[in-house]
Amino acid sequence: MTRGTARVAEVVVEGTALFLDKRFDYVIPPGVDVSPGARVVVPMRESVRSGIVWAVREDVDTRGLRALARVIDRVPVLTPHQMRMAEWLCDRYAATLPEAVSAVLPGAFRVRVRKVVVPNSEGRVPNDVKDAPLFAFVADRAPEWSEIRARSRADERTVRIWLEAGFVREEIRVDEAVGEKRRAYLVACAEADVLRLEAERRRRRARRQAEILLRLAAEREVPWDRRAYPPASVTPLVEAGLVGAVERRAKRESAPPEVGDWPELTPYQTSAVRALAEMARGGHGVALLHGVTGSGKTEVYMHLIRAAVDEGGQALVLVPEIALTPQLVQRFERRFGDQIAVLHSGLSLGERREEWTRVLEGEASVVIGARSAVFAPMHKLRLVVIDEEHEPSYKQEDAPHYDAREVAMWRAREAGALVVLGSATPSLASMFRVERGEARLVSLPVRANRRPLPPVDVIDMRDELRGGNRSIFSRRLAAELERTVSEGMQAILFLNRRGFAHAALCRACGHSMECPRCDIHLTVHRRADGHVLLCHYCGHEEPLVRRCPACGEDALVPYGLGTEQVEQHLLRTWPEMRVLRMDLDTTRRKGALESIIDRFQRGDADVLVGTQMIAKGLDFPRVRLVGVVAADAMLTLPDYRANERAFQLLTQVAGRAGRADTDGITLIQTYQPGHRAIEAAKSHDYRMFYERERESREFFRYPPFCELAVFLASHSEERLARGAAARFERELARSPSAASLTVLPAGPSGIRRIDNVYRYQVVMKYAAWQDVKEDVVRAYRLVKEKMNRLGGSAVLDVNAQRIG
DNA sequence: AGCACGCCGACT
DNA sequence: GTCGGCGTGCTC
Repeated sequence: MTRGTARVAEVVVEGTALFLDKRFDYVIPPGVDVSPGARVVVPMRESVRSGIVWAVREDVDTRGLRALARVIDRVPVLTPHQMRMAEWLCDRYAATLPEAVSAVLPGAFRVRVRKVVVPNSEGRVPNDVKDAPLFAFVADRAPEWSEIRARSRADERTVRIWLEAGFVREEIRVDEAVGEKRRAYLVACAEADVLRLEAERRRRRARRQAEILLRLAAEREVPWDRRAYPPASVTPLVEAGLVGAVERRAKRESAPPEVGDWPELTPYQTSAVRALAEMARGGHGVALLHGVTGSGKTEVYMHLIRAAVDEGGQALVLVPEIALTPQLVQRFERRFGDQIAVLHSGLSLGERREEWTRVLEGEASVVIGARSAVFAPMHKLRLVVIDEEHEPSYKQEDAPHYDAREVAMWRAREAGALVVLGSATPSLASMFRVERGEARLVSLPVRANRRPLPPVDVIDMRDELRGGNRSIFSRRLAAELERTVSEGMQAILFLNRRGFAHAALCRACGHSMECPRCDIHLTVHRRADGHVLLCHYCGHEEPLVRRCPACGEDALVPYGLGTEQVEQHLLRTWPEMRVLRMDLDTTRRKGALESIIDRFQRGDADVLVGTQMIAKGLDFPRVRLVGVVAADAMLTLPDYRANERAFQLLTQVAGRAGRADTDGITLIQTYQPGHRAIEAAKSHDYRMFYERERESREFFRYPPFCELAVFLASHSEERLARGAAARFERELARSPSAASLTVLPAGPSGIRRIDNVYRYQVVMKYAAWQDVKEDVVRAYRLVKEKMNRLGGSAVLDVNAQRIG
């Protein structure tokens, strides 16, 4: 080894294994330029992997270090801020560094790297080698070593000998998930009057050249269409130094915004904007914007965004599931035009990379997107809006298990930006923040149309049964439906359960049809040719027959309502009614959701039947009636947040009624009319609901009075999954943190088996993650390592939003 | 994850 | 004596 110092890159290497949770050191070859945040290819044992340079340092002693194999990016794809964000994810959610990187960097930037063997064009290859079938294989397949080994061990040995002899060589192949869209441009290299003068001189003998010069005199830069401007005309201009031809990322060509569409604010909106704008001027802060449904929160957001952008800042708007809110995106696009970047799962990889790059390069100043958009590469973040902040979709259910609300608050603190949490039904967590003085409450207590919230009436379905009505619609709901439709208005029927029926039950013996691979009953779905039983967890499907497999009686019947059945009942009772259904099954196809929303908005249907996706921020001005067909389905969830969820859903869905200049009404059908979530929704009393729910959470010590973490071990052998959970529990019990932790006994998860994999969990309660994380993570990694070897898996969900 | 190392039981 | 089982350690 030579003396002196060398530059060393600390690289986070891609992969899911636990051992990769650190930085690996590689020598940067002399003359190679690379900076933190850039993607590189590194050798690892026999193979190559991609990675991100995390830091660069000078080192005297580089013995034992290998060198970078290749640099992929000249310009880093991660900003320093994003890299700190990734480190914070590791700390907060027990993620590994590569996991955190994969969350922060979109899949569109992922590369596949491999080492292949190719013939060596430099070397002289003997004829007997050239003629060997193995050599032909190498020549036309450019195989990886594993492919050669798959032929035979002997072939691998042979090729290694060829490598030594220089007949073949190794080559690194880098395949981008998607290439950057590049395009050629012609740019002016002289002042406009010079160009016009030169054009005049060429007007006769070179008309094409003159044309190009005049266009560039006016526009300075144009996309180079080679058919309109052939190289024969361009080249002389380039050589004359008048025009430059460059190739770079294609700029999106989009229509400018239809500005001026800023409706007048109501007094409440005005004072909310004023209060929030003032907070924003003070730098970092957190505000909770509690606005009743239809109060015009979006309008408040847009004024704040405009203020942030006018001051040269950037704004980030998070929405629960952007695919469900095309209306909202359109509204933003109309106001902000191509300053907007939209990020969501419906985009192709190429589109996503394009949008991301526009943000990174500062071309877009407003980013709107779902959960993962919280990692967008903004440099001048001034404002973060989290719309419908109570929605559970902000929590990522798989590794790295982050909560976009928490990430947003961390980012905003770093950047000195304001966070606005908006909701008609704030989460207990956010309301509790207000209580502790960590957030400021701003309210919009009335609707923007100045009309009252729609009255909510609760219908006791037991009375209907006693009164001899066996239909799924109460007499009241039936009457209101008829009236609504006959008056040319629209109705929404809500039921939080897709499919035809919840289960198939035997009327003779009570047997319920179960999935053969999961511990869950099968759901009945309608098909063109009858009913089928479907598992919502593993996809198992079987025909629904009459004969009960347990007792042999012909007594199997669908039991418990689903949206398909509501649709069928509607059509049977009122054949002339035009009905649309919106649930996971009717919106799976790309564009189907937008189409249903459009059709309902245009008035192509009288009734919209749907699951919770109809409750999210949709604005249908002609909806007079909202009917909750069966509220009971959501009251009985086995989760400590069931009440909160039920109240939120009922309030949100009720809020779809009477949004324009008509009075609305909401009817809730239930067998438990006295339930507190229903009573609170009926009286539009968020405060009462909050106080009561807060009290029971405090009494039973649930969030926000503690935090939860869930360890989950999965294995196809039940004893191994159970054993792993038990081991984790024991490790915690004898750890120093035991006193700060409440560990609930290990046991089967809510669904003990999914797709023949058994799942056992351990739930932990604690006051502060910082105090317990070291021991919890140590126990977790210990058991996870073991589980991985045994062919199972283990995950840890920190700050879990649900248990089971 | 994927591979090499190494230490015990059934066999040519 | 050897072949091969899978527990353990390592990857810059």
